[in-house]
Amino acid sequence: MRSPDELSDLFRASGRKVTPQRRRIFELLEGNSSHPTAESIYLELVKDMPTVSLKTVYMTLKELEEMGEVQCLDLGMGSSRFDPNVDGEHHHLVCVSCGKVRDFQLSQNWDLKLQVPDEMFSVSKAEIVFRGTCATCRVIGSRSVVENSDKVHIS
Amino acid sequence: MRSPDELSDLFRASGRKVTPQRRRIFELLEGNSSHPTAESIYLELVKDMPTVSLKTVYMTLKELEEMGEVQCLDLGMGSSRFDPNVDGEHHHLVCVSCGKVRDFQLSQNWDLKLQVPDEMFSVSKAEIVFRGTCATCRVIGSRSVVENSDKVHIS
DNA sequence: GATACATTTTGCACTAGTTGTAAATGATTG
DNA sequence: CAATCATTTACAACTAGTGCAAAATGTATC
Repeated sequence: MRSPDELSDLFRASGRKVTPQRRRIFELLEGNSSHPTAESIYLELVKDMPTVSLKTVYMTLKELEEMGEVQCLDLGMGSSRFDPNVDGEHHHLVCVSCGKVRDFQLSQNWDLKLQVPDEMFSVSKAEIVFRGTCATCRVIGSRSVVENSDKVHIS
Repeated sequence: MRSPDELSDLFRASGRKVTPQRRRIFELLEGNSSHPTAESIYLELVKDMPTVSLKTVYMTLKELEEMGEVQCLDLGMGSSRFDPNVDGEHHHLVCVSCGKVRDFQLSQNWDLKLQVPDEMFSVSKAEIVFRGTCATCRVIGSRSVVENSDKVHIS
């Protein structure tokens, strides 16, 4: 994702307005590798702007997604996660214990798209989701049940 | 997924009861490669059992999932898809035009799990989602806009 | 800096998908 | 065939996200 300044210019250049809400959302996303939900961005946002609405967050994220500045991830955890890392192709590690999501780059240079015969299906995007347990949760799990802020209900 | 008969035995063996509703759901899933939603299974089910509830479908699917007899897929299309194919590791082709989902086997023998260093993250499952356009939709798309029963809203 | 106007924000109602509750039903076992 | 306890059902509730319209506010232009 571009910097808040660059995004502001881009927005204005395309006839969009740069409101304080949007500006702040840009800032909250910049360099954010926590794969936040719309809700979690909203919770940060209300700290500064008590009257902001969740709808605004959703709208801004959708625009950023349409502009290719963020990626919307559906990892089957109830709500969409947003990833400002869109420059390099990467994959995701999803911890089934704490729910944390982490970017992951393949070390081997596999071109996944080439796996699918083009006559059969024209691939525009191929992404791997690795599910498992992160290092932190493995340690915690081996000791005792500990409350984790990001804890997710695994049914 | 096992056959309805085998599933019935398994259910009984684990103290569960085999109701006509469950039995019919087993049958509807057997060999079903359409990756149905709970809703679409329900719609088939009501044809035979007019008073069946959607809740029953969800509950039975959840049990089958817990028993490892079906896989629940969250592909970011609003609702979960269920896949009775759990015997071989396979991946999914998701058509962004018509919403159809199709199983796909890698021809190359890549072990995705080995890509992630175990100290970093302990992978229990790795799945690739290929998004793009299926052969049918490509042809349709090159002609004109045609109504497709599985059409999905792409925003 | 003031003006005009389209864009945005907000609050609220609403949808879709899914789950919780509790009473009624019914499969299984002895 | 009766007792037991899982299951089903209807319905309400919940979560994530969207549609709507009035009010507010950036931005280009003067």
